[in-house]
Amino acid sequence: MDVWSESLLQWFWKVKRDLPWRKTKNPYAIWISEVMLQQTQVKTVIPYYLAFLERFPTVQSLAQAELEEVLEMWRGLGYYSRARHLWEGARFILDNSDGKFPEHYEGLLKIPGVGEYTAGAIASIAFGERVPAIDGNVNRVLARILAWEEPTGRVKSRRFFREVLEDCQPSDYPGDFNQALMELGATLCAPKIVKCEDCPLNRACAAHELAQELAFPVKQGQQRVTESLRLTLVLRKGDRFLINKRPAEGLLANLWEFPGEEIFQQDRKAWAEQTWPAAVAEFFENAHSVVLDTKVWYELYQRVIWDRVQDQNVWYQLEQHLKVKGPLYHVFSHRRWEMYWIVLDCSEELQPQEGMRWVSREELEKIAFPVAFQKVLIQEL
DNA sequence: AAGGCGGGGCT
DNA sequence: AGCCCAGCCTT
Repeated sequence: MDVWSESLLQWFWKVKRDLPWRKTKNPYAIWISEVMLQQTQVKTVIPYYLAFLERFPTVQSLAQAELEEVLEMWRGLGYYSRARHLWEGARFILDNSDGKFPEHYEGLLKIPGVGEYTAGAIASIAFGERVPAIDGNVNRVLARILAWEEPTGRVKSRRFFREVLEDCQPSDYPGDFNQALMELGATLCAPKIVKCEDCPLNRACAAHELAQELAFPVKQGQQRVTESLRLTLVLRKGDRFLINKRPAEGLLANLWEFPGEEIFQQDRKAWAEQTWPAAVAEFFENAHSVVLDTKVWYELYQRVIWDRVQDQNVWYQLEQHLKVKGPLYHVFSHRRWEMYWIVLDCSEELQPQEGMRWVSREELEKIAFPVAFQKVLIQEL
């Protein structure tokens, strides 16, 4: 339970819509409403819910009805297996527990047609059990709050979302908490329209921070291609180039590169404010002012090359004629580099720096030097 | 992991 | 007219 859960609950209690199934704690009625609400909008469900409960007010009455009659009440709602499951479920409850409604998540899960979501909704709303109820709304809200880069249907996403909710679901109002998340997804955090200014979680929301609310949740097969700037230093000393060994993990792990840094477009500004001096940060508002700024390249040089012997020489070269090459684009499966580079002529040998070496063009052909950097090399030969 | 299930809303 | 939405069950 954290401060956000509290804000969320307060918001929910203030704005929640007055819906028929919110007037009851009867697990049977909640069950009917939850099943009807699967893939079906609130507005459509209301008249069906009222008529259904009128005709079948109890588990017993539903279990004893003919399937034909249940289907008739369902006519027009769609997904008719839901109606059949409901009827089978009622019979299941009568057969297995003598008409007593299961009171816990695990028991509810055994009812035909009741999956993780519906079991969680009934358990938390009707019985106050502290279990999540993750439907499409909740998935969308969480994907945005976390700026989650994978489709919500993945096993990994589902496991992680459950962990997150385990941490913040309050034990005193678990049902209202679940409903609050769903209400948020239905009213303020809709698929195509967001009203972040009214959202109680806006300051905790990573997608909002990035101004990328609608980019989440990512869809299957629409794996995010992360756009980034790749700034590269081509240091030459005669016929030799300075190369650097990349980290053992991540993109192009353990391969060689021309030294430089990757700047993610998505969070360019936030990154700049944290990483670079404030005076430079303003230039990150626009990618092209970044790559054309002498100070940016000088900062980059100082960050990447530890040896300070040539600072003056480098600054002189940059100030006299900053010649930025590029853009040159390179596409990986999940990332796209917009590459810019500068060439610096080094008069003096740099102190050997861990992971870096001077190599000739012939040597470059024999080592693991990724295509992206070969493209740069070719332009310089 | 992917497909089928039915309507309604949005473009 | 055609795409998107999305729990549960089945394969």
